Amino acid sequence: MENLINITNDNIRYTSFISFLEKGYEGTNIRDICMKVNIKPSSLYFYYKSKQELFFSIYDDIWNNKITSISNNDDLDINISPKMKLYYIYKKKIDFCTNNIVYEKFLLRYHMFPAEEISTALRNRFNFWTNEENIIILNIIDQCIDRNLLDNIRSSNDYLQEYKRFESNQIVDMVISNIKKSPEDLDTLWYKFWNCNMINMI
Amino acid sequence: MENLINITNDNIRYTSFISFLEKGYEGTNIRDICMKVNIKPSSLYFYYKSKQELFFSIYDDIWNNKITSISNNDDLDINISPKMKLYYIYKKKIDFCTNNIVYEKFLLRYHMFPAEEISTALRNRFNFWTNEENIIILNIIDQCIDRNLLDNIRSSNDYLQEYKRFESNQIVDMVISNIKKSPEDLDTLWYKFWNCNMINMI
DNA sequence: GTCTATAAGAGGATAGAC
DNA sequence: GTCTATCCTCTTATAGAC
Repeated sequence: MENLINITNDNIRYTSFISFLEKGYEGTNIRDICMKVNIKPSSLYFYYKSKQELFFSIYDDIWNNKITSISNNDDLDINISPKMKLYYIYKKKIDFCTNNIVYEKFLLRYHMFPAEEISTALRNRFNFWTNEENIIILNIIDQCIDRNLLDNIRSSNDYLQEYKRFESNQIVDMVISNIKKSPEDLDTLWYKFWNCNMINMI
Repeated sequence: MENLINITNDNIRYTSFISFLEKGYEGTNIRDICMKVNIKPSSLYFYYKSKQELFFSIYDDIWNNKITSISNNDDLDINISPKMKLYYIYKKKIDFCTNNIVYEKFLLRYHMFPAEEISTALRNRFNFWTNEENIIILNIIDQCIDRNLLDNIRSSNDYLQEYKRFESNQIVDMVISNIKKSPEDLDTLWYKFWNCNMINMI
């Protein structure tokens, strides 16, 4: 009995995710979702009290997965170079992106073009989650500066922005072109990024 | 008399553009536009026979402006280095982007997340316009290869993709962060791009 | 938990008067 | 060209039976 409930709910969530991803918030409608899940609209409202609640339930889930996959990071505990720590973070994030490109596309869509009805709530949640990430990265950058791996002429926040831009570019690139990058590509990109944008070797 | 007509039409177009930009296609509704323009919905249908026609009229206009601003390029006629030609193209495109960031945001929105109802027509138009651009750039890249400014180990199409990625990254960056780049920033970025990604100096 | 039935309203679009 | 009036469809959401 309880199993059946979950199957229905899982179907709702999966179908809704696809629709929110491809059609956007306004383009998604409850009727279509219910038809695909093979239930009546009134049944969906047993699980979620509104379209908004359904949406944010999915949105928060994705962020949760993403953050977990990054912070579940044993590499950061052992005593390796902070430069390598940053590299591992980068690899983990792009790995997540590679394996979950649709989730990144989902997040990017609602970050760049939030539907009016949910824009305030979206902004709040987005700021909360990205702040969580920034704290981790800033900490590592500070370590790099302390050990002279990065020049202290630039501020740690400056380096953070540089790193975020680098990462964001690649994620957007993957979302737009839908091409997965090989580990070798990632290494090359990282090498160029570090030498050209972080330590200004060129 | 004819002047009044244009004022109404201009108001419709401007108001619609803002709405399509910020609320998307599905999120935009004729009633709201008409209320802002201070006309009745039936009046709008005197100028445009449907929501789609209104949208594409605006969409094509933006591409037209963009292409015109690039191809209106006297620099390409005189006999300068093809490397400099590419640089000028890049500067013109980013200049256009800087001065018309909302237009780039509009194009990016409908490129990345086309509304279902208009997706086929959008794809066709997008392919047409980008193809126009690609022809110009490929021609210059070929000149670079001919003069050994670029290594012929990589194909011209390979270089084209590299250039497009570089350009796209910056445009997306500006759209997301809403920060305009100074001419000095652009030069630095170009310098790094050319040396790191085109001629592989690092 | 899932259904039928339906409320309540928003949306695109048209007919026809002025 | 702009209006009034209206059609018809689609949408979220609820009441209440089973």
